[in-house]
Amino acid sequence: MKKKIRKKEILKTAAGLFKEKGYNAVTMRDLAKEMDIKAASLYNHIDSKQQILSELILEVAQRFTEGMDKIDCKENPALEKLEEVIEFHIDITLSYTDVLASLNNDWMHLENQELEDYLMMRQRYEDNFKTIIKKGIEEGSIQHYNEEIMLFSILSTLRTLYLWYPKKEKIKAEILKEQMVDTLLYGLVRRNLT
Amino acid sequence: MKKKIRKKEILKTAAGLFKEKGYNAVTMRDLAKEMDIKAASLYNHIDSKQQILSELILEVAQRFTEGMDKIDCKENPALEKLEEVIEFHIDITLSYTDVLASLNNDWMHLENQELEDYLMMRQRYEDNFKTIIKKGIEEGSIQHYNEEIMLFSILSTLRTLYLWYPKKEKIKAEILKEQMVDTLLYGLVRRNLT
DNA sequence: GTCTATAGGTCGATAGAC
DNA sequence: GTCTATCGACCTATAGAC
Repeated sequence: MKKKIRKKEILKTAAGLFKEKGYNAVTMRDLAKEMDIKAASLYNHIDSKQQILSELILEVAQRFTEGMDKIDCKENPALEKLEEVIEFHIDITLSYTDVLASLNNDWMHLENQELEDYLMMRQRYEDNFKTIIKKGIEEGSIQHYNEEIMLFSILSTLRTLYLWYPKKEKIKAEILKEQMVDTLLYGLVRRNLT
Repeated sequence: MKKKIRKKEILKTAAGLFKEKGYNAVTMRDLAKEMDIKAASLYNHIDSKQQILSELILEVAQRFTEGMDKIDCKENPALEKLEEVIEFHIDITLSYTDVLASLNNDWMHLENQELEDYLMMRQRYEDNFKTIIKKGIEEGSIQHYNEEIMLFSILSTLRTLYLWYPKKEKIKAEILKEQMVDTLLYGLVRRNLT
């Protein structure tokens, strides 16, 4: 089972490089050098460069799908679900920072079944997210704006968090979650309650 | 001057391909095929593949810098400036949709002076944006949250608009601007004003 | 499980004919 | 201004020794 450990190391190292330069700009020689072996030796642990990419992406995509389903099947008010989803998305981002770069930027280099699977999971995540927002509008807790615009403005922030957060480690995860939820749901502008 | 027209066509076509597959995955042969000529013929109009990238990116980066400076030097309340910046950012995105993909994802493939110039302009844009938010906090119009979090949550949405808007052409530009400003600044949640 | 050597292909770019 | 032909570099992946 030692082989699996080595494989995990390769996947992790690859994720870091993919984040830095993008999938196509990272060569097997780059990856091998980072692991302190020769490129040919990598193939004892993995089948191809593409396999690395698809294993990285599909694992995280599955986590997203599962987490969203779990939140969505509970019978809470939409606003509560929305907060939960945002916090969940932040949690995953903090655990899989590097992989999220590939998930966002390199998914188009997947092929065949893997590409289909990814696209399906991504669509499902978005659809669930949108349904929650729609429900919130019905329940009267969410503004009557175009729901696509609201979905996009939340999701785009969550999806690029992987780029920004590693550079701001002074901000603690708990503060990030709290203030991100507030900022995304309630906006920047101070409200006059008097 | 016909040569310049052809060059513009090449740049435009390249931007579209770079958006689709990323800089490194697009070959000069791909680009030539899209232009209905042979790859060697491209070199009558451009010096290198990298030159295409840097001309695309630096032009738009300059537009961003200029526009931001223009808004920032006026003496308006911070909240007004913030609205103007958001609308300006949306305007550029609609004019240079394809190039924004490279600006966001392929800038790391720039080299030397071009890379430095890009990074400097990007930093300057962010700094100006942050200063406006800080001013808003001082003026009492913006929440006392961490300004980095607020900056990021606005900027991340604006920066990925290029990916989303082309798929949603049913949404008119005017509505987009209006609702995007509201969503980013005032949030999704309906406020109780009674 | 890592190595050297290399196959077989594609890349960016150039030379020179038309 | 476009073409054909091609160079030298680099790519992913394999074969086979140790």
